Amino acid sequence: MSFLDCVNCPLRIKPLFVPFTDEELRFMRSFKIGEVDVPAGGTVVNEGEQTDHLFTVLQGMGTRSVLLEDGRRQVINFVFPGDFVGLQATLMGEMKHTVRAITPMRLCSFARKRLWEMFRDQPARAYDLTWIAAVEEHFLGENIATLGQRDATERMSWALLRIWRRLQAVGLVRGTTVPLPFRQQDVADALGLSLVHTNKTVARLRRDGLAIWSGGQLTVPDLERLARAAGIENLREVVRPIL
Amino acid sequence: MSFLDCVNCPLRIKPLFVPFTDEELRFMRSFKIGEVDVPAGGTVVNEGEQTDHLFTVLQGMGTRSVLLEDGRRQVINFVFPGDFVGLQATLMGEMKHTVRAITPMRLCSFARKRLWEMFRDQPARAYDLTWIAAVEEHFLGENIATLGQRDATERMSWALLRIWRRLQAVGLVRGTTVPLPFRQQDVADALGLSLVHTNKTVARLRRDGLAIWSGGQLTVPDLERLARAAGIENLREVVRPIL
DNA sequence: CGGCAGCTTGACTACGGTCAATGACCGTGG
DNA sequence: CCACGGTCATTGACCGTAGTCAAGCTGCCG
Repeated sequence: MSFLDCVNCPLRIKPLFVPFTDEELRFMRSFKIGEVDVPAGGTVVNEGEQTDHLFTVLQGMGTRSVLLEDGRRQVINFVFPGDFVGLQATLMGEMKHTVRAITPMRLCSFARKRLWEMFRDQPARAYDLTWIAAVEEHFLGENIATLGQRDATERMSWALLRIWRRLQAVGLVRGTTVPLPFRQQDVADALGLSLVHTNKTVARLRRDGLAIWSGGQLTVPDLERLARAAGIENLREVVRPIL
Repeated sequence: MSFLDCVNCPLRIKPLFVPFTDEELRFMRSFKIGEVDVPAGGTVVNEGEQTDHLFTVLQGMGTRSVLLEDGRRQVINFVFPGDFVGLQATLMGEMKHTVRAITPMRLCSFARKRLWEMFRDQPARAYDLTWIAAVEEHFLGENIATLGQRDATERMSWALLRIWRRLQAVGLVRGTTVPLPFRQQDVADALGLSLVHTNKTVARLRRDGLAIWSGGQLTVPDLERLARAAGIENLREVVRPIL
């Protein structure tokens, strides 16, 4: 094959993910049908559409977003390596949000048609997929709590910390710095803030040395301090399966 | 048995839910191990705790909520008949939110230990459970869009409309009125608004005749008009499976 | 009757939105 | 080579939605 063999997948062995059994590894190698590259700015899946494929992000970052009728956009959350994409299209008949690539992305692809086969023959993998959905649900719940209860500074601290930790978990940290390719507008749409206020909030965190986001890089000198600003106590990332 | 036989379940035959096959019905009758009653104000499952049971709500309403460290509370969403409770505890090791009964609730209970058995022997039911999780994910996404993008009037219109439609779908509407047992504080915590502002917003909708919420009852004289105020185009409820 | 929980209303405040202008950077084409 | 236009980041001035504080009201239960 011309694409990455799951055997050599650098992602699945990260401590963020539940390790594969031999049986699972064998199945995933047959389940994976290829890879898809999406250029920066491209669309992975589109709200309202069906897709023939399910994906696991191998490289790159993106956003999940929905559009309100009047054009307002909400970024539901960010998409990082290891995240699963396309479940809704398969189960509910259509995607309920759009996934857009911010950096160039490479995704492992699976055939939608064979998902049922997985449920029938690989209950352990089906269980893991449900687990993944439950974890996603948990994250969205956290997100709701942030939008509903935290002010702008707390929101921004919270978001930057979560992103930093997530990227660290997939090995994208160098020292105290991770790449952060999103525009301020993307983060504004994620946090429910205006672009202007987002900018001013980022500037404040930068001045205070809590989180330095600039030039596509995010540096967090002191995790604990940022966590305190965000009102987070638990810094541990939730371990989850990966498909 | 001393509890409701799934054969006679009034919920599962509602058009809101995907019908059972005979095989599924047979399995569910064996999978259901009993019923649990929770008084108004009681706790169904607690954030941070494990549970021995999974539940499907048979009667009554409640809230899913998380507590921030400093005591602020966010209501993630509301719980209505037909909703599934406890997935996270089973898959992730602990509940990530609390489910509290607002009215007295009756829940069908299932043994957590037997969930794996379901994945192994009943792939169709496992598939449905994942489907349910995906639908839940979709709702949380909608919720995030509302908190992030809509102002107080839109949020309230949106929430009351969603609740009204959901209760109608399970047969709790009489004319244009449904029971609405939540306190204004509950809705305030759900919408990320202060109690005072929630009250004023409810009052405005009432004055304008868009939605009359008073005395534990919600009347929506004109769905279309309320939908317009909420910025919703699609009034159709998402059909989903039920366990 | 008193106390409590929940709802209502008014006065004041402030966080975050809107508007507008400017700056930094970059790719393209004259 | 540099001018131009586009995208994104930044900053200041002003404004409005929603938060806070405080008081009063209603209904219910002991």
